[in-house]
Amino acid sequence: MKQESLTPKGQRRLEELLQAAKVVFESAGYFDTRVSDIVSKAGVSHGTFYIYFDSKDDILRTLIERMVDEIFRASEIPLDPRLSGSSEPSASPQLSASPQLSAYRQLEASIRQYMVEYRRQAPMLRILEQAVASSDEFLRIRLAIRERFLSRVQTAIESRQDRGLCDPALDPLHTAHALGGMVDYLAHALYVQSQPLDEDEAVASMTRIWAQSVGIRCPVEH
Amino acid sequence: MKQESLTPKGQRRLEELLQAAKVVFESAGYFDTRVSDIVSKAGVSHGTFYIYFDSKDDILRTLIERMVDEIFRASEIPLDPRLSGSSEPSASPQLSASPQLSAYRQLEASIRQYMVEYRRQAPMLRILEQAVASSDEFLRIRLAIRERFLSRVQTAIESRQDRGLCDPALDPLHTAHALGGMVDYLAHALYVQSQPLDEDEAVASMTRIWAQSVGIRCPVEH
Amino acid sequence: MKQESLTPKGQRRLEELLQAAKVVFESAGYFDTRVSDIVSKAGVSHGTFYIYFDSKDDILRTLIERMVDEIFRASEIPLDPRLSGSSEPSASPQLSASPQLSAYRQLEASIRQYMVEYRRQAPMLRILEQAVASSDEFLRIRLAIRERFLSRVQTAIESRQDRGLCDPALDPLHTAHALGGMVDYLAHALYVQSQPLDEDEAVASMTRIWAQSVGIRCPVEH
Amino acid sequence: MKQESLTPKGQRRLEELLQAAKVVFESAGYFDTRVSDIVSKAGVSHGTFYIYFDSKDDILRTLIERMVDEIFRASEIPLDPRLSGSSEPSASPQLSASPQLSAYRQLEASIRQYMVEYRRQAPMLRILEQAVASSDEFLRIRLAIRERFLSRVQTAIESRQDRGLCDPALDPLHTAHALGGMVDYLAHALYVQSQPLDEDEAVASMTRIWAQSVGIRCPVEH
DNA sequence: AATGAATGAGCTTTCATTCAT
DNA sequence: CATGAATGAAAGCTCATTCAT
Repeated sequence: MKQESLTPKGQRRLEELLQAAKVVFESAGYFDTRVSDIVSKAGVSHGTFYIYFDSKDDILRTLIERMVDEIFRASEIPLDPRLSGSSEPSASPQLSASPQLSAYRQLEASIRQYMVEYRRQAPMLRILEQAVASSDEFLRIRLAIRERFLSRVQTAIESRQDRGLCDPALDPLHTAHALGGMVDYLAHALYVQSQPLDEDEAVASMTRIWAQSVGIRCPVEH
Repeated sequence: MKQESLTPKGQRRLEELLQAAKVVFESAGYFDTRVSDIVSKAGVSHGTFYIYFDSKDDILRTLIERMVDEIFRASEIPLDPRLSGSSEPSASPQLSASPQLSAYRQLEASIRQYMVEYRRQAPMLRILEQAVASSDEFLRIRLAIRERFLSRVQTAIESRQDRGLCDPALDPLHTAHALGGMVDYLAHALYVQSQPLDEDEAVASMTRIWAQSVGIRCPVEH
Repeated sequence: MKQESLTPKGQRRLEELLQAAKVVFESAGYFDTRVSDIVSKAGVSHGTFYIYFDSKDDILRTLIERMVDEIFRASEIPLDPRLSGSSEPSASPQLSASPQLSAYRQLEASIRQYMVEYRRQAPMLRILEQAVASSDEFLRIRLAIRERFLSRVQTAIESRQDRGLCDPALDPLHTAHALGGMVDYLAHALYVQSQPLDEDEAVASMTRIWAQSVGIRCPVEH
Repeated sequence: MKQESLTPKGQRRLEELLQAAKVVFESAGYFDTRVSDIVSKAGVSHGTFYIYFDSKDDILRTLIERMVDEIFRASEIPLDPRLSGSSEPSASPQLSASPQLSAYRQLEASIRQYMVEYRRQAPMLRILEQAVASSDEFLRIRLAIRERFLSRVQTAIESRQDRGLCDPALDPLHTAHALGGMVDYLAHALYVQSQPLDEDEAVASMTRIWAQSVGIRCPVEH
């Protein structure tokens, strides 16, 4: 984005351009999106585009930054307290009776949340991936997104090790990359590559794998 | 490739072009590789290029097909269990005495093999990924590579279930994608994205996760 | 300039714009000066610029007209013969006793004055020259400046011929262009092209050449 | 120019483009010349232009280099031996009778030669001047042309001083710039600015001025 | 008197592919 | 088999100027 100080009219134009760009990028893909597609969609002239953005990559960067904000804002919303057994020490009698189960459900909810958010942002994530292939700038953005997710996973594993809940021989860094990568890979397979898999089954399988790896007891199947 | 019937001289030319293209693609990347770079590297004219290949994508497709052949030829070499353990360099009496341990080592060897092969082919896999971003044709190639790997994983899981060695409640399809994806993701992180991870640690972590998920007993740490 | 009748506030704005334009033109050159540079320097909007000036060339024309006024105002200040000699700092009895020497010193003073004024205006003269290359309007301005100088030289030569002080065979028009051009060329070389020459030496050499051509006796060197 | 090795066909194309560019530049001027004007004049496509040249400036540079070669090749052709009294010591009785006259005629011939060559190259010199205004690269070319001429003048003056033929108090550097500049200025005035002056008169006036400055005796007027 | 968003014509340059030789 | 000159569509970007507010 070129300018910070914009009149309300300018603000509107900027949003119109971003909206038009999002639609065009998502339907045409990164490489086949032309500035002229964006401006004709937004109903403005070429020159207008360059008042607000420096280039095609610049408007995409702005869109992606907004997406990243959304992703992380979403991940900061606390999960349903009844499933979150760590910070809220046993609110109800049922839950305190099986803390292990609670941890499992919480893990499942986290994985599902990642999948749901990925699904929601899939169109732009697909564009980001295309852009990565042609510009290091976007590669850095993608790595930053993953890093933020993976370091959280790593911290969680270390915390379990500290509390004696899982094998201290586990390498937190590589395990985090393995488990986090697994989730990222499947989300990508489902929502970007549209592979014929089922979200619920995928979440269930991944939760089971993840739980066993970090010593969370699986609930008994009936 | 345009022609199958080539004179020996033609064969040589074709190989020269493929070799030149490989070098140029790997150093410049898919998008910044120009036909003129390839032909000048090969020391031939533009026209000659089009005698042997239909297009820039055609020569890349040929290179990738060769790489795919190599990958699968490598994976078809049966693993010698006695050689596949890295930390246990020789066949020991215990090995045959504990088939569970042997399964663990064999799993580890398979994962390592995947990593090693990925590492070997990383430069072209990076190009393939870039090409995927701009052409569905290459997307199909990449999916086919993964599919072949994942279906093997799925079959292995089903086989263990049949033999009663692992939980029959496990969904083989999604578990295969999760575990296979995990390996693919980490291989990509290490060798294409050059992330600061350690191959041995990565293999160890993934093997442990994978083993626990499919009911292979882990060797006891001393 | 668009308007003659301006409020005091308008007068100030106009001067601010002219000042900003001068700074921008002189530092960026004619071709790389953008209207947006001028207005942002002056702290006004694009629209305001066009209240005061018709175009980018219009504001430059105004600046150059002011410069031309300055140049000719400076050249109209009569030279005080007693002050015009650089190496002879004071009025001496001989001076009045030898009118030939006086003529030489006066000529020298005139040439020096031209050089000094050129030096003072060099930044804008450089811009004028750039503008000449792209617009006949500015060519006419430059020719007019030279013409005014050269016709004065021509008149001086004719006057000397009338008084029998120099060769009547001399063609006043072409001699004026030759001598005047010589001065103009050297001033340009020194102050626009920044060639490594010395102002005093240049003035001395030109004065000698000019004097000999129009029959002014050179002072004897000791 | 991009390539050195060209087929005869390529050579022809290159010449066609240069010829077309010369015509277009000379009629439209530097700033209003578009690559598309050049290619349509040459009857080739845009792409063809960029096979032979990198840019508009590149083809102009080539044209100017050729002009510079021509100018200096022309100045190396010895003047008519009958007028050249220095290297050919008095070939004919008439000339040996008045060596001073011979020097005057030789000087006149040199000045005329400069004027004639300038006249011949005036259209391109005009373009060069326009290009100078917008690019330092061309400024350097123009300064180099002048430098080559002026240093020759300086050497000639020093030679006369050594032979005791002119005032040793004369500063050769500044005198050379003054006299050479005078010639350059008038040539420019006549042939680039098309001022209403007469070549013969100009040459006569400049020769007289120059001769007097460096101690060459003027022939008596009849 | 001032604003600043909007215009839009127009230019340069790239490069995969073709085809006459 | 080989050459390499030629193509030409297509896209990004600039900036002086206008005009509704």
